[in-house]
Amino acid sequence: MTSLSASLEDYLEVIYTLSESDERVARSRDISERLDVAKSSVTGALRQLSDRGFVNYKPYGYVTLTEKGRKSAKIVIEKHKVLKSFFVEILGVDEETAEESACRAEHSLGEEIVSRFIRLSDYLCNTEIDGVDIKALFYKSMQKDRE
Amino acid sequence: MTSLSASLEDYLEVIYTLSESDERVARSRDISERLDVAKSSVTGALRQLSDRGFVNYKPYGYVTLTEKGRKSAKIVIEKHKVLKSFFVEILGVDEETAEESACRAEHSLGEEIVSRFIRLSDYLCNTEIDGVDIKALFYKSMQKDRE
DNA sequence: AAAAATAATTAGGCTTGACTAACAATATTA
DNA sequence: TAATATTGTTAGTCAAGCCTAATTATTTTT
Repeated sequence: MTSLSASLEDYLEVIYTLSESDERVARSRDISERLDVAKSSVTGALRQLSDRGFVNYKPYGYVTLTEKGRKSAKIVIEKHKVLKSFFVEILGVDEETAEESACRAEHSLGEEIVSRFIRLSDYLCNTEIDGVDIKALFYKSMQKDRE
Repeated sequence: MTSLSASLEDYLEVIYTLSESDERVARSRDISERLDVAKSSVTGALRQLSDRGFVNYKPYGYVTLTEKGRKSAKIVIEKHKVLKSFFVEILGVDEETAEESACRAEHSLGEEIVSRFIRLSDYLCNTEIDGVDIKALFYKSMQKDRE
């Protein structure tokens, strides 16, 4: 059970998101659009994901995630969310940079590290010094440095 | 001036390290050994790095970094160091996981984010509550959760 | 239901980054 | 210095992921 490449994880992520959308189903066309990739590349990726049991896929049919696929997709999406919000909320990075960085880092950091980011984030938001949370204090100290 | 691939950054990193070592020079053999890659792969990578002005390289000669190469290598190595130490010191991850994660994340996080990791780390180590630094308090709170 | 439009697949290529095996250059040592 | 060992390069292959162009399915429209 070798792990997925960054590229295949991206496909899973998009398929999951599309499956949660109004249409409840992911079409090849939409995946191609979201990932800004040729439709033929999607076909190739779907075949791989299907061979490895992450998606249900028959040529010309709709694409759905298997239980295994859904599980993997959820993990990647969770990592993305956590990292992005850490970058924005704690590090004070702008949205766009945070988004791009999260997109890349989500494939290189394991679940353990990501879960510790959550804890740290929670800790910084919930621990107060003189009635102000640490996150805010750190944020201020960064602002100061800018001057 | 397109940016280097993760793989080429790894080569630069190793060349820099070898150049700083006793020998003061990076040989193809050593690079191959450090990266656990075939010697022929090293030749290919060196040609690319040379074409793009990162290393001085003539077949059968020693390899040295150009100013440009040294600069890039330093940045990657700094990122590695910062990330690893954040993972170990702040997040409390074990050495090995931290090392592996840093190796991968160093290629996906930009200088801005990395510099903010430094600041956060400094802040957590230097700000005290009742005479104990925040880092230590966070560390304790994590231990507690384990029980 | 036939024609036109849209969507998906196949076929064939390119690039990156690795590999092995064979060969060439350089170093070492007897 | 000649033989051997080591190191480096070339040549050719492979897999992953992407591409375009051509083809095949499916849907929509008339």
